[in-house]
Amino acid sequence: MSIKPRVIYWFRTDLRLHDSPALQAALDLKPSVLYPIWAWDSHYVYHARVGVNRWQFLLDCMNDVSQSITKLNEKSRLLVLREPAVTLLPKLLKAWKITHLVFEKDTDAYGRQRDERVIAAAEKLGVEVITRSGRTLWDSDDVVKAHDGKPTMSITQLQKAGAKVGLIAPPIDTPKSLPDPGDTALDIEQEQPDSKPDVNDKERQGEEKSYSSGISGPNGDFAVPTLQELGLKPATTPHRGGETVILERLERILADEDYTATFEKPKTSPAQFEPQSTFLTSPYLHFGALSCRYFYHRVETIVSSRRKAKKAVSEPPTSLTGQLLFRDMYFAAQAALGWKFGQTYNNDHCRFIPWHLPSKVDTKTGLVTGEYEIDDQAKETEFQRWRNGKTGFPWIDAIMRQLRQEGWIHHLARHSVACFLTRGGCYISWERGAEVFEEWLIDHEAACNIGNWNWLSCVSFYSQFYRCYSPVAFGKKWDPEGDYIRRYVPELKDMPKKWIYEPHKAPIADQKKAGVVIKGGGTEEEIGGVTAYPKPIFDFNTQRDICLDGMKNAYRIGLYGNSPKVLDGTWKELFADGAAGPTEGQRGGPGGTTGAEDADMHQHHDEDEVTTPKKSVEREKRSTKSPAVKNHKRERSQGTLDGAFKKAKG
DNA sequence: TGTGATGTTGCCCGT
DNA sequence: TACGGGCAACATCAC
Repeated sequence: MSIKPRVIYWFRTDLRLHDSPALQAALDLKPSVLYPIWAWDSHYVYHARVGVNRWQFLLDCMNDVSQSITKLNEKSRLLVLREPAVTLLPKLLKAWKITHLVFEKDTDAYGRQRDERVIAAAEKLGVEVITRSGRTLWDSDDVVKAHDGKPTMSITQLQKAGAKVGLIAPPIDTPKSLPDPGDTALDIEQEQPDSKPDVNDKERQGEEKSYSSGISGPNGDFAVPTLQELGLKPATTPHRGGETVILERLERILADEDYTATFEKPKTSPAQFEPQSTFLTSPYLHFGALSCRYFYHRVETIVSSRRKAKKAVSEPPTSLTGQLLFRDMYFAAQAALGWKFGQTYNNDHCRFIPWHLPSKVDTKTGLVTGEYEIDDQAKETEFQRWRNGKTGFPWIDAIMRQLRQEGWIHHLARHSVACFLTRGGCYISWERGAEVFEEWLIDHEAACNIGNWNWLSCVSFYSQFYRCYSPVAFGKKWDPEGDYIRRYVPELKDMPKKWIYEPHKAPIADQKKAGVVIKGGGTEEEIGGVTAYPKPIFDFNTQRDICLDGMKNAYRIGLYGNSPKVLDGTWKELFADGAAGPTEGQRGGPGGTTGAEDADMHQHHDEDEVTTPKKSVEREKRSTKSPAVKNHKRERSQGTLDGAFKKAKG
């Protein structure tokens, strides 16, 4: 005699009904009842950096999937239970007499830990747990296994490992019907999670009430929460989530066969807006409203039929499918490295560069604490001005403001601002930048975000640090008129094209005509009754030289996050040659610069002051070898590394 | 312990 | 206007 299965389907980052291997596994059980639930996770509410725009996108996806469930069974909908899964599920499994718990596998470091605890608790209660990989093209753990347990560090590696794992699973149809949910009456005690520290507190305008009205929410109906319930400010993004939205948009993308089959990412513009140059599928992929395998196969079908017809097609890595391969590469890298993927300290795949504003480390756990050292107050100011879109470089500021406002920026725009914050400008830790993106991006995916910051800062995946994005030239290439800047930096909307990328060079008369004064550090909106836009935080060309010297030196020294000298803090001895970074004086702790309270070491300088380049020993030697170099610098405005080294060989 | 090609997307100049 | 060379230089991989 077998008991009819009573199943909980636990939704997580798979907010869709189509092509869901885990949901299919649940339905294959032929359950007598199926409870579609969401366990409200306090980690996401309080401890992960989640801005209001991503909250709204998540709630959109939840509402949409709930409505889709109801369309298949009018008695059913998404049941949102206000308690974290780890404490909630053991009680729930008992209360609802559950036989099977089914969910999609999560290879994020946090997700894995949470799921291990849930699985252990469920199995102790005799509940069968079924998980399926569904977030990536291939199961990331399988990819790692096929790659000898190592993280995949290039697309070729991913493709080779993927081929060993097997074919990318074909898509699964949306179910035609869903079982009834069982009785939702609940008589269990709610355990309220610890809300401290609440890193998202600054996003709130009211009281955070995620857990205060009980497990079933303020109306006792397990409804999807509102931003209000979370005490959050209204969202500012125009982008809305949901499986329905993206499936419709996907058809529009695929209907344009030329676009789909010849897509090349580097040829899409970071400066285009309304509409953007790409179709913005990333946040839907993140929340699982769109299946990456479904997307992949639909594109592949079009591409292969065109290939047969001998029509032009693009290929990975720049093609649409190539973009999905990169996503899998980062997921498999994270699956192999776990928590340390997200930090420099103790990370054997992350180069150690003595960045400014390094993360504080808890040497007991080996993990970063979420705080950072302010090794130099001027660098903290630069960081805040970068974050707030007030660097005085309009291209950078426009991108950062679009990010904050809309929660999405083009991939190349991410490159530009990431390079600028780290190796090609401020020389500030990539971990600071990754945190800002984590908070503001609606498509924030830990694996991809960390991977891309690693890439751009040249600590991992990529090493051609001499390829440096100019905050002036790169934007101009895409948008010579400066329309993108005018849109997101309205202070400069009337600035002539000639000065739009470098308004501090505009004559006072032109500034006056444009109704803006280029002055100050971005703290004042108006100066003398005129709209103000800040002066640049530094002279870019000078700063780029400092960065290049620093990178060259750090590469030469060749430390990684797990090098003994990084772990014990003695790394600083190796950086006595004046390379950029917080390496001077006697400071230097594990992974960073503990002991920064030594006030004498803080060289506070005026915001408008231009820093003098510190040449490394190596660099000096090369310069003296060819004195002609000094008189052969290019125009400061457009300079690249070429200028400084031109003819150095001959 | 070589050599040359390749690597998702630099910039500038010359043709 | 699109493309290739030069710039100085990184890691990895096939040979």
